[in-house]
Amino acid sequence: MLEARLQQASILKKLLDAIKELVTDANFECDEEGLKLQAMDNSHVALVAVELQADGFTEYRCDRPMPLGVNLASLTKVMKCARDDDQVQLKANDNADSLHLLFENEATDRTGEYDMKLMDIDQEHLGIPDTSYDATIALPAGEFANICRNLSTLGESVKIEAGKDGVRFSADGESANGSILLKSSGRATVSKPDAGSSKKKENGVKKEKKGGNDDDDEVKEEDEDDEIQEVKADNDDDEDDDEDDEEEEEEDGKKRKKKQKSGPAKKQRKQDRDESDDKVYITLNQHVSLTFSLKYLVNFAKSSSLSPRVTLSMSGDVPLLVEYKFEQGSVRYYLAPKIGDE
Amino acid sequence: MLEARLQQASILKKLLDAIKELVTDANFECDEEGLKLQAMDNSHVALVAVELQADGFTEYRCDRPMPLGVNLASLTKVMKCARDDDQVQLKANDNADSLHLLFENEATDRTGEYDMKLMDIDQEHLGIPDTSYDATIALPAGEFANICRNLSTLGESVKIEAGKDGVRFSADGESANGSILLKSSGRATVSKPDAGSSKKKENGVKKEKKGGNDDDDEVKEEDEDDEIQEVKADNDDDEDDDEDDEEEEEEDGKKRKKKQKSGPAKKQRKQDRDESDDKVYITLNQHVSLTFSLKYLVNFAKSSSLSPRVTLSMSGDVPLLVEYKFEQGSVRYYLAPKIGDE
DNA sequence: CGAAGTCCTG
DNA sequence: CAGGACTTCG
Repeated sequence: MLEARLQQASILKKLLDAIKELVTDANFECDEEGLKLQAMDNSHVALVAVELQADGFTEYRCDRPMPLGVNLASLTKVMKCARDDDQVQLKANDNADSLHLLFENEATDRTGEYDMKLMDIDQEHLGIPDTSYDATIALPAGEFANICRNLSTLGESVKIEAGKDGVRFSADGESANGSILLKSSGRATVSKPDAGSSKKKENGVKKEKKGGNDDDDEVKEEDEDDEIQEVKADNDDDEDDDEDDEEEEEEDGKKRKKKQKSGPAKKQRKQDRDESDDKVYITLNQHVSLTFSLKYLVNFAKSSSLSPRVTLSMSGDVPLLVEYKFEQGSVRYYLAPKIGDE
Repeated sequence: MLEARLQQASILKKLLDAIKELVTDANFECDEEGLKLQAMDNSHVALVAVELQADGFTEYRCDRPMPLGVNLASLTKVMKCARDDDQVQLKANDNADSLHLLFENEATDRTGEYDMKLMDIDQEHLGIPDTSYDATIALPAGEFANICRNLSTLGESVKIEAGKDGVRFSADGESANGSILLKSSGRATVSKPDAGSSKKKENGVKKEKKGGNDDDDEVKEEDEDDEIQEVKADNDDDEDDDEDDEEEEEEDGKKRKKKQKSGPAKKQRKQDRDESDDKVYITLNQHVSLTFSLKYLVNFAKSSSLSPRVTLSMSGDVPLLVEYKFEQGSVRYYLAPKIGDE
């Protein structure tokens, strides 16, 4: 049996908005750790991985692991019936064929109850390989969304080049070419090109050491790399005003929460440049240049409503990881690079 | 070679929004005075004339006159990649086949670079005849836009009648007729019907005196007519709160600039009625009544984002001039009246 | 056809 | 101020 209470319906609503276009049906895998959803997108090109941690719920109880096969369109419909600040209780009996949703609002005396049909979904749970990335770019989610949308008006794909000074997104189109450069904001970790290989090895070792829980920490891992920490210390002039850097997202989730409460999605994007950390941090072991389909990136960027910051992680010929972390969990997207020039 | 830097991308964005529906391709004629664009609309009914004065740019350099053949849709796409407060640098080498645009923002460390293909456009530069208008109506741009939009739901054309007391816009439709009267705000120049002819002569003389630079000042000229100035003095009760009158647009560009910075297009239109000069001024030598296609006027009215005020200038059987002036230049539209009743 | 932004209304 | 509807764009 699953019984979980979420403080704010908006989280779930935003989550669904973010992924419903990519995935139509998926299993929410419930266990004592929380809810996880993992699915290939409809055209089997991108992978979506959602996590809602048990401790992100105000109440959480899951006696034994169970999959909830959900049609995301249906769930979206139901969630649209909730107000953003409603509390949501999710309830499913073992082997139940339906999910029960209860929407409550302390302020008003209104409650809503919904039962949504569940479905059996055969879904191989894909193992996501642990990857140590050569480049990790943390930037404002709105900025990333903006760049993807802009460039998608010019062309189909974007080349993302992460260098020590910044990251460049460029697209070629019939009528115009465009290139956007984000300069890294001082904290960038710079490895000399020739130092890259040894650095990479270090990461490899580290990974073995860390073992099985890497799945959670691919990005974090790089940030916590000792040598990188050293470099950070050298550049800690901006340490104080970093509120949304990816480490703090883990250490200090409450700050994040406040921020999300105060700003609805649309505003958040606009305010990103003013109120949130609008800096760009690049953690680089090696210069990386890869090309991706903008159509997917634009889609991923819908998750901007969930978090003011996004992290892009790249390594040569490995899928790009686009990650949005928020208080209750995270959404991660994986997208394989385009090969050759197209 | 052209090299020009504009303080705010928004000017260019708004300009394109204003005219891109009317004109698909056009030459930006660059010379040391600035950029000029002149084109018939796609159906060769209306004429659009844009001027961006060299001194409206923070930097401007144009060694020798050159036309930049631009597809406005392409340029619009590129400009959409700029933020409103980005600085824009335009750069084109002599005989270059592309225009280079650089978007920079002091606040952020983001820059965008775009190369847009140019095209060869055979374009006869049309001489716009100097006209002294019988009636000139200055009114809030939003008001004009609203009237045109409203009436266009009723019928195809609007009859604009300028009289001493005000201006009447009326449209006949199948289901309903409509007529909107804007009363002139006291400052109107009233010539008695029989005095009209002598007044007209005065204008004629004046025009000869002013000579070749009339092209810029058709409207202003009428406003600065001595007799009109007198009338103004008689009615100067509103002189103090006129912030957006067309003369001040020339004399006090900085005020205007501030206003444009603080208010994005949408707000501006809403605030027009509240914060800006919402008065209607009519300069009249002779009663004029002409009929125009609403479709075009609605299109012209898109320029409202560029200026809170618009000026309509009419004379019998001569094209209507709809003019929006702003700090960096102006957009003018010419539209021939409909003949007969339809 | 779906999504995003804008406008308008309660 | 927020929610819903419309319009326009992709």
